This record gives sequence, C-alpha cells and structure tokens, in this order.
Amino acid sequence: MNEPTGGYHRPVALGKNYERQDCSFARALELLGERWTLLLVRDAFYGVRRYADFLAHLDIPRAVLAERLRTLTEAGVLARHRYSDSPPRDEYVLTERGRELWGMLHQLGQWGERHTSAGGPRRLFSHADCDAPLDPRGVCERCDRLVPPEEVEVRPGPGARDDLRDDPVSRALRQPHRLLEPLL
Amino acid sequence: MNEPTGGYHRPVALGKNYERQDCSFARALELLGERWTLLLVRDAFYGVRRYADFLAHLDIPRAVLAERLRTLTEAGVLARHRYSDSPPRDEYVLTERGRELWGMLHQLGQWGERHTSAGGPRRLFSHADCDAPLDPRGVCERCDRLVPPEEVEVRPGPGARDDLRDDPVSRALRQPHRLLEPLL
DNA sequence: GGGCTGGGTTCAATGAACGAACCGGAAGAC
DNA sequence: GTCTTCCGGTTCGTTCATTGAACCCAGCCC
Repeated sequence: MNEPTGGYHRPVALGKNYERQDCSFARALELLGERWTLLLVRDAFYGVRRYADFLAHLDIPRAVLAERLRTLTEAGVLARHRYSDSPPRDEYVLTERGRELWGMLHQLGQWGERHTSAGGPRRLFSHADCDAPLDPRGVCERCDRLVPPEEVEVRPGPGARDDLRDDPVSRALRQPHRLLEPLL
Repeated sequence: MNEPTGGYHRPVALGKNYERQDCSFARALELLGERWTLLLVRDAFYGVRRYADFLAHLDIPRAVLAERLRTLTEAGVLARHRYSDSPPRDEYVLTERGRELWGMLHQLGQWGERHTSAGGPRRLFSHADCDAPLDPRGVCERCDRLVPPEEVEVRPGPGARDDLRDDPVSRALRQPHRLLEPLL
C-alpha cells in the first residue's frame, strides 16, 4: 500500500487482484476481499491476537492463516508485536489503520444480522460508557456519538448458539467483552 | 437468506462458505465476500444495470458474472426487471436490501482512498442537494445528515486516471452522476 | 533426553476462476 | 426471406488458490 496511484503491482499477476479497475474499492478489496481476511480482522477486533487462537476459532488452513497474517502485516493493518522473549513469541494487533475498519465491519455485520438472523441477533454491541446499544451505523443510542471500537462491548445475543463450537475463543466470547482488549 | 438461524445450508458444501462460524459477518460474507461480488454491487450503485455493461466495465468472465447475478438476485440484493418485451430484455437493479449496503460500501471505499490513493482521491462523493462533500462516514458536511445513496453524486477526483479503460461505463462515469440513476 | 507447545512450511488433491468458443432468439438491413 | 448483429447467456479445457494432513524446528519443562 501507499504506492503512487499508477504503481500498484503485485510481483506476480495472480487472480486475486483487480488491476484494471481504477478504483479505491478495488484496491481495498484486493487486500481485504480474499477469503478469510475479513473474518480474521473481525477476530482481531474481538481481541484475538495469537496464531493458535485464530486457528482454533476460524478453522482456517494453517498455510492460509500464515499468508493472510503476512499480507495484513505488510499492508499495515496488523502489527507484529513481541510479547515474550523466551520463548520468542509474537502477537498480531490491529494498527490505527486496521482500527479504522471498525465502522465498515460493523455495518456489514448489522446488515447480516438484519437479513440472516431469523432467531434474533447473534451478538449485541453496546457503548460501554453508556451501557446503551449501538444503532446500525455504530452510533450510541444514548449519547448519540459515533462510538470508537475501544468503547464498544460485545456480548452474545438471543440468536447466538453455543453448541456449534467449543474452542477457547468461542468460550471467552460467551462473556461480555470489550473490543480490542486481549481475549485470552 | 432469511432462513432460521440454525438452518442455513447450501445444497452443496462448496469452499466458499463459513459454515462453522455462528456469526452474521460470516453469513454476510458468504454472499458478498466472493470475488467480484462487491465490485458488482458498487457498479449497481453507479447505475450499471445490464449484463453487457457489467461485463464491459469489470472484465469479469461471463460465466462468473452470470452466476453472481443469479446469486445476488436469489439473495434479494438485486431484482431482475423487464425493461423491454421485444426483444425480451431484463435489467438488474438494487433492491432496498441492496441499497442498505451503501454505508458499508462507502466506508470501504473511503478507507481505500485514504490508504491507496497517493495521487488524491479517484472519486469524489457529494450530497447533491447541498453540493457539499461527504465525510468518511457518509455524512454531508453542510447539512450534517447521513446521506442516502439516491442523493449522492459521484464525480472523478484528482487521482482518477482516464487512460486505463475505455468502455461505455467508464466514459459515462467521467461526468458527474447521481447514484442509482441509470448510467446508460 | 523426551515430550510438549507455538508457529509455522510442504505437498497432493480439489474446486473455483479464467477466457475463448459456441449458442439461440429477436431485431434490422438488404 | 436470408444475412448479420446484438444481447445474454452456456460449455469446456486450463490455470490458480484453497484445503487438510503431514512434517518441521526452536525453546521450554522435567
């Protein structure tokens, strides 16, 4: 990213880019539109940070996970951060650039809730400071401000199912949790 | 879509769904996250409605286009509409459900502009009634309201390149144009 | 030294995307 | 009434990404 407008080229012309579209949607989708990528970013907002936890929560092939983490890190959406020197261990955290995706991600999720959740919302998002729900745009219904992700709390909604998976991340998400706070 | 929460299954378990995620992001991405789909929806907002025009503007394989149009129509994002009886011709227009995607799409595009458009924005979006620009959330900077797509005007920005493609849709988009109005 | 954990890489099989060719109905041109 | 073009597809062989199982290695822990 951050190449001059005319200079955006991947080393090999793979089938995943949209080179002939002069359009920022296309540029954004080359990075974010690959399979698994947005679910990975969602998990990062939920507070998932470690390779093994993404793996357990997403059922993603290991090679694909490694590649997506690399791509997102190179694009500056995630940053690799050493949290232990012995043994050497890194975690992946959202950068400011990554956190800017919250609004778009929340709207996508709300659209999905409206049109695919017949049993009621699977997750509820609220403004932690006000303890009031967010509207579909991500605005707090009490204080009427657009809530940044650090102030958002997620909790399971009436449509949630806890029988589908049983990994540490899913278990932790059955408790109310603030976005971006480490989950485990 | 609109299946009860527990009953969402595609007839064949293809590699494009995220069945084991109890999550509305995953449900939304099963539909919208496939290659080309969001660019197709973007074009629908720009006013593209006919098979041949999508084809000319996107450089998408014909079979893929036909399949995406079918999927989006079945999901209720697009509606097929007869505009001529002889010869029998249909066009694809966004439904209300599809138009609800505007906010999310605009935020995605703005994120792309900020991080991939070194030469300045490729497209400018403004509130047609106020003739004032939209902020990254899609709010008019003059009247301070969230602008619905019917009131949005697109025009080329300083970072636009008109040398990349020369199809009827791209040519039409070099003029200011209101979203959702037929382009051709 | 032997096993465990975290974070990967390798590789064969599968399945989606690509793109060029083909197709059929309905005008319109002659 | 035949010829051609346009539109909106379908068919099909090739290419490329995803999958999942196996393997790998470094560094604890005992």
